[in-house]
Amino acid sequence: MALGAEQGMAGLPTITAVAQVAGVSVATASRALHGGGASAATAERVRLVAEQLGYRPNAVARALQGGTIGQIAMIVPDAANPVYARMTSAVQHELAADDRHLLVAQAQDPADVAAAIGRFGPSTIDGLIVVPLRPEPQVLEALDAARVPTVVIGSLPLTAVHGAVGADSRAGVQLAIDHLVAQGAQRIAFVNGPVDTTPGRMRLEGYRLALDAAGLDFDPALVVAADDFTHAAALPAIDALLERSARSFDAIVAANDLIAFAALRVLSDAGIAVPGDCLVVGMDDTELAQMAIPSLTSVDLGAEARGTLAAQQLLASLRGEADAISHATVVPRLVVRESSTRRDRP
Amino acid sequence: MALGAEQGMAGLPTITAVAQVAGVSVATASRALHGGGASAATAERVRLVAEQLGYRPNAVARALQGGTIGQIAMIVPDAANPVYARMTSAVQHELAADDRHLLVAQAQDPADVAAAIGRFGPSTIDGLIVVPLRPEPQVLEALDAARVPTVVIGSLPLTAVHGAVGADSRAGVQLAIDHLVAQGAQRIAFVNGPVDTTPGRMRLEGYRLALDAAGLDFDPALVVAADDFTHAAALPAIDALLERSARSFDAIVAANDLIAFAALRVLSDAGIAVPGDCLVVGMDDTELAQMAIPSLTSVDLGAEARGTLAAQQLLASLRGEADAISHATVVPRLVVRESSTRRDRP
DNA sequence: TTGAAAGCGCTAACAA
DNA sequence: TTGTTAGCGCTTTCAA
Repeated sequence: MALGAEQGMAGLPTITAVAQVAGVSVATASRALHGGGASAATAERVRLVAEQLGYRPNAVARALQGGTIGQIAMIVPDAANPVYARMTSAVQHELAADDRHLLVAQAQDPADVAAAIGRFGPSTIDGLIVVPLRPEPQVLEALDAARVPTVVIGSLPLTAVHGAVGADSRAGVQLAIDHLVAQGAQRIAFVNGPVDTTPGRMRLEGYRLALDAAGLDFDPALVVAADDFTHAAALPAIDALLERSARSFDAIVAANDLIAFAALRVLSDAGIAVPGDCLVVGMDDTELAQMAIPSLTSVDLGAEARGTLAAQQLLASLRGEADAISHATVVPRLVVRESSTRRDRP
Repeated sequence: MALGAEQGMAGLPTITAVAQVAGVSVATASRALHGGGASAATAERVRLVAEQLGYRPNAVARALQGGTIGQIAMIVPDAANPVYARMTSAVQHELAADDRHLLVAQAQDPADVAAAIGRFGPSTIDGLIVVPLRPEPQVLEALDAARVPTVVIGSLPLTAVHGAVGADSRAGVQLAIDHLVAQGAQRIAFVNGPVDTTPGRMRLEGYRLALDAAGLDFDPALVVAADDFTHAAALPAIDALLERSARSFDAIVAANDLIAFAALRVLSDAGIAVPGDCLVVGMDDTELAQMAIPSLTSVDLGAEARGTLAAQQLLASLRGEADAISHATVVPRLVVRESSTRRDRP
């Protein structure tokens, strides 16, 4: 004894310290602390000592020799965006319940996403959740090169061997349009985000499908795409819509809530009342939606649910559950509020 | 040679593989890859081999033997809250530029915050950023027990040896009130969050100081506190304010934008026009503020700046810069929008 | 059931 | 300038 491995001196107590105090070998201590074969008495004693010393296993050492480090990384386009913030929050909660940590990285452009994936060195993460805006080959390659179980949030070419949790944007837009039609809308405009993104593409598809289903004509003059899924980028797009369509629409579907807010603003400035003269529906059902005046009808695409599901799927796969990795889809839900319900005009 | 450490077989190439291929010892390879003493020729050759093999240093192994792992943890009350989301995003950007990763954890209650701090085992992080809502002794103790450089975002008893970056809530509220007074407001109500939080306490102080400075009386009937800094919690509080004050106020300062939105809603429902009958100012200058209708005047308390500063301070201290750890304060900035400017009534 | 020893990938003495 | 050796904390053979 007294080999210099006294606890508390330089740093936290190690398993060596625990073993010493308990009077067993390091190997036995290790076994006692995990499931492994150790006599009940020994196990009990070691555990007691460990607790008294405040022993915390060193995740780094454990990871080094092949184990897991208890960390999951998540790559989102923009952590400040309310949708991704909620997703991130949900993932973190789920991981915390499993005593794991969450690494958050941000990347938008395919090249950056690929780089971000590659930036996680060997052993540093047990799993990966990626939210790609644009699922280009670059990203898919990087995903394949990742050495850890991966779940993608967002649609993915079906060839991929990774897990995936998607929103059903198409169905979401259809929900919105069916609702607007039921409210009596005839000419429904659509303000999209960039069409080269997965959400942009899917939502446009949903728009066309829903119009078809409702027996309405597709009029290109009623469709615009903002350069980005943001409020700022949407403002000029909606200005353009007003002009191009000669204000002939009676409802607007926005590809997300931020764009819907831009619509509310432009309409308000143009003296078009919502919902009196024009109905508006957003998507994502951000917390903003219920706070707006008029409160915003929005399609909940399940940001939180997607985060939770992705985390659960990843955790299950880490636990070795065979059928853990799958392709799940969250069913959208329409939340009706003031902006789309024609009642009394204020 | 051919000792079984061939590259690419089981896992990524290690420094051993690089050394072998380059025909040098592992130590030399290590030295060549870092600054250390190695002949220019050797260094060059090793670096080339490393690149060809796609060698990535194993951060975990490096951390194990006492180095740094390149990870910073951040603990926020709620990652979904737009303010903390922005802060987190800013921190992440700053860290990424220094090639470090960000771990995000969420905890509100002091006990949970303390636990969250303790959950980071030895060697797993190089530094820590904490955003405590309530700086109770429990949290301070946990902070002191942390073995890594720490920066606190939010005010802290000055005894602490950690870095700190604070908002000047007091000055922020004063900015708001001075502005309202300049707009002609006489009876300014204040809708606060919980007073046992640091922001809650400071903002209330600022309110009283500013009233004093403006020569206005403090009327308890004009002050309410929501149970939480959220929209939902603020609604009943503002209802109570209307009742209690007999609607005798002509302006409202809200402790944050979410509460301000609640005010807009309650006022709207009560038929009180903003800014016509009542001016409203929020705090935090969330992205929501510019999106609202009427757009919301708000005091920018520098969420992003605080995140950036905290990260910079932490990084500097990790670099060993002596005077890195300090107590900084971000100066608030009033952003005037429609909700507080009496012009034409719509 | 337990202990001794090897080794994960890396850096840092210490020698040569 | 380079190589040899030890060791970070842990798990895991392999013997006893």
